[in-house]
Amino acid sequence: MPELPEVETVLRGLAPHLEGRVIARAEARRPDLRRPLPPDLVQVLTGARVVGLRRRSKYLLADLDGRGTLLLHLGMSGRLLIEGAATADYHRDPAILPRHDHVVLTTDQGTTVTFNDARRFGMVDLLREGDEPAAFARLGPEPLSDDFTPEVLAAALKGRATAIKSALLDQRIVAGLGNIYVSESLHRAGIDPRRAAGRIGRARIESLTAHIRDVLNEAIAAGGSSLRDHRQASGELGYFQHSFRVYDREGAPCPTPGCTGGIRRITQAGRSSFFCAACQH
DNA sequence: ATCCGGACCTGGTCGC
DNA sequence: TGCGACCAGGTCCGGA
Repeated sequence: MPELPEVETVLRGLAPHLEGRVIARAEARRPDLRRPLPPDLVQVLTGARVVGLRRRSKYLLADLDGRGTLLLHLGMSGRLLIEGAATADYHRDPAILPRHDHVVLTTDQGTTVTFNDARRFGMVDLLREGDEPAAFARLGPEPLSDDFTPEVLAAALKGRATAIKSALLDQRIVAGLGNIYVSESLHRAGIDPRRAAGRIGRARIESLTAHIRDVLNEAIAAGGSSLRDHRQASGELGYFQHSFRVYDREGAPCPTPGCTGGIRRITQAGRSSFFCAACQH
């Protein structure tokens, strides 16, 4: 998925096209993704004005004037494609198959926003005015907010026997991290992904908290990471993948200055972890 | 409560 | 060229 930086990048690309605009036309091309689409999706969206876009964790929310909120999650392969007057000559990536265009919105300015998701792990839902999804109640703090402090992280990890890698993927502990940025953060903090979450000293928790924030901010500044098929909403490529220190770099030398180790890949809880056994412990 | 494995999907790559 | 195995940025559920 698109992890937090990619969702934030999509949000920023989308905002100029959607905020303040009226959805003139809405189309749902299939009845479900991972879950059924709301049966009244098209009816509610048609004619609705988007008053603002927000992000919570990896969710995108579009607040509709008097009609609740459109909730989007990109899952693993979801994308939002923008086409309009300003990108009339935009050439579609041939890897993006039109058969996976599931929801298509057209604004009163003629811009088309398409939710495309090959694997259909994404979701599209509607929230009533003032409501929020049940899942939000279980989310941990936003890692870029003031709520995310070493004290909060230490309390969330306390007593947990699970590996720190798995703990950081748990959205109840901190919201928005995924497989890439967990590996990157742990490498920067010098923490072995296999270490028990509850057995990390206070100084290292502080370091980890800071590195999580830093790596996310750097990734957002770079427009996110483009792996295989993910694109920014604008169709441009984010370029943070060039700054990966360990993710998807099995066999490469460790980039830590002075470290002679190499990057290894292991599987934890069914997901790949990348790390350097020489400088992460 | 916590943890792990599997399920949900399609598509790309790699080895034979 | 074809085919099977395995991999992929996430989340949810059931069972141990």
